[in-house]
Amino acid sequence: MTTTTPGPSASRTARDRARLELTEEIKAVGRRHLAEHGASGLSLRAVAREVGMVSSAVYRYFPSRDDLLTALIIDAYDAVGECAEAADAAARDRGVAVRWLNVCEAIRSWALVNAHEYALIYGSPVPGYAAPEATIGPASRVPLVLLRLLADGVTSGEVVAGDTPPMSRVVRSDLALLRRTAAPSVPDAVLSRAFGVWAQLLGTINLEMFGHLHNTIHDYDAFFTLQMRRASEFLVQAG
Amino acid sequence: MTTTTPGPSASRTARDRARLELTEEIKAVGRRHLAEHGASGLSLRAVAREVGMVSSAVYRYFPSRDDLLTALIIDAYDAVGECAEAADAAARDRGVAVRWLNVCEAIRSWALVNAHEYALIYGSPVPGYAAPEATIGPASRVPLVLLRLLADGVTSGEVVAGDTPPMSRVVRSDLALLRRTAAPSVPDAVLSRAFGVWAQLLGTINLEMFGHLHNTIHDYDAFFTLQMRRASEFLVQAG
DNA sequence: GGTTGTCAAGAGCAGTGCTCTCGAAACTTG
DNA sequence: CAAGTTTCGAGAGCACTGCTCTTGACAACC
Repeated sequence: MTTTTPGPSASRTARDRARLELTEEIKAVGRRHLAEHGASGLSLRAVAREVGMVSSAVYRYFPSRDDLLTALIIDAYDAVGECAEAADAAARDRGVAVRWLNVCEAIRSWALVNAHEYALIYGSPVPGYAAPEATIGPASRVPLVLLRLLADGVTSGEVVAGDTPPMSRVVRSDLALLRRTAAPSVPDAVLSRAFGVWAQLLGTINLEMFGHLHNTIHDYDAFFTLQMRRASEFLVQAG
Repeated sequence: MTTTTPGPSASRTARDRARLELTEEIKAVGRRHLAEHGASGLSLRAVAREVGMVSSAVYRYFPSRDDLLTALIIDAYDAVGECAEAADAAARDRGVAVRWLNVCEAIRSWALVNAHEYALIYGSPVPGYAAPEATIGPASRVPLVLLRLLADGVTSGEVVAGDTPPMSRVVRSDLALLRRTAAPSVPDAVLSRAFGVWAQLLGTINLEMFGHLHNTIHDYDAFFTLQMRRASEFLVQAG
């Protein structure tokens, strides 16, 4: 078999294939450990044990524990991003407010199922950890859904600009850059509201998931929907 | 000296005093280590080394590392709570919106200075950690500031109820309990908005502190003020 | 004075991230 | 095909962690 490989075309040698497979297996086991014991409970030695090799061998694939964690963080961003994109697409023919509400519910559902991965990307970062460049792409997927949605709403006339609050020159240029990059013709007032709604989404999920609503709110589902419905109405129409 | 102690009235013996002092010293060193290396970098052994005793001796004062962490968490809640109360008191003669804006700015400032402690209480909880009963009191101080402020605004007529959004029976009873406990005569519509504003405050600080605005927002101060100003206007007047 | 309770210290266990070396296997090149 | 090179897994080892148990000394009480 290996003697008749089609040459250096597809992932080259058997060794390269084995390397890719093992990298994936390590990541898979790591993801399971992460889901079960949390980020700080992710032990390279334990993962190695389960994969069936000695700990030092894992370092051939991930140069440090943090690098394994980074790979899992990227996967998590991609998972929640794909989730948000799917939720938006599923309601593409509805109004902007409904689409955003759908995205909110999808993100929360994902967070509830993958609690530790959510905490990993939207909770406090691990202590000495600085997010490498490779994460910013996947991390942008969810915000991009929101921006695309707003751009649609502006062209369709669904989103009302309303009064533009006074803002500093620097903030105005930040918003201008954002508009140029990802949200053509979305006015500053709407972009500013979008940040508020985005912060409120993450804040509400955090309140629930990190226990700050304990003994206060009991019907989490209804509470979240209530909050996000108000927020998405606020998003499309200035108060 | 110790022979003429006034008897078993004030903290009894010299040993008890030494115990209290050492407990405080351990906590102080722990707080410094926490601020410097983060929660997961809080090493009981390192703290012991710096206090000048062997690690096992520390266990006489805190039965486990998590117990030391709990003590620090309570202190952090108290610190930010006191900070919020002071900010509210400093603007007591201003309007409700200004008072809340003041509280928001104060909490953010505290978070920027005490980043790791903020992450400890408002970021993702440490993995296996379940907040013990003793934390719920101090944790309530900031929300109580918001609720008291709203109660003031309702009696003074500053806060407009607006339309009450439809909500489930359970959520209504949650809000009723909250009203009975800490915010007399604040209507459901206002309480519901308060959760939104509270979530938005924490969400905005989290976005900034956990790096999600990197390369997007550059003037963090102005951005935060912009967002919170809108939020506090929204709080007092229904959209 | 003798008893009792408290305390710091030390040794030790099981676990961690990470580094280094070594031999064997797989691949590349002459 | 054979020699040389790269890659890989295994093992030992270092410095560290949280935590437990035992030992000996000191202070507090009867």
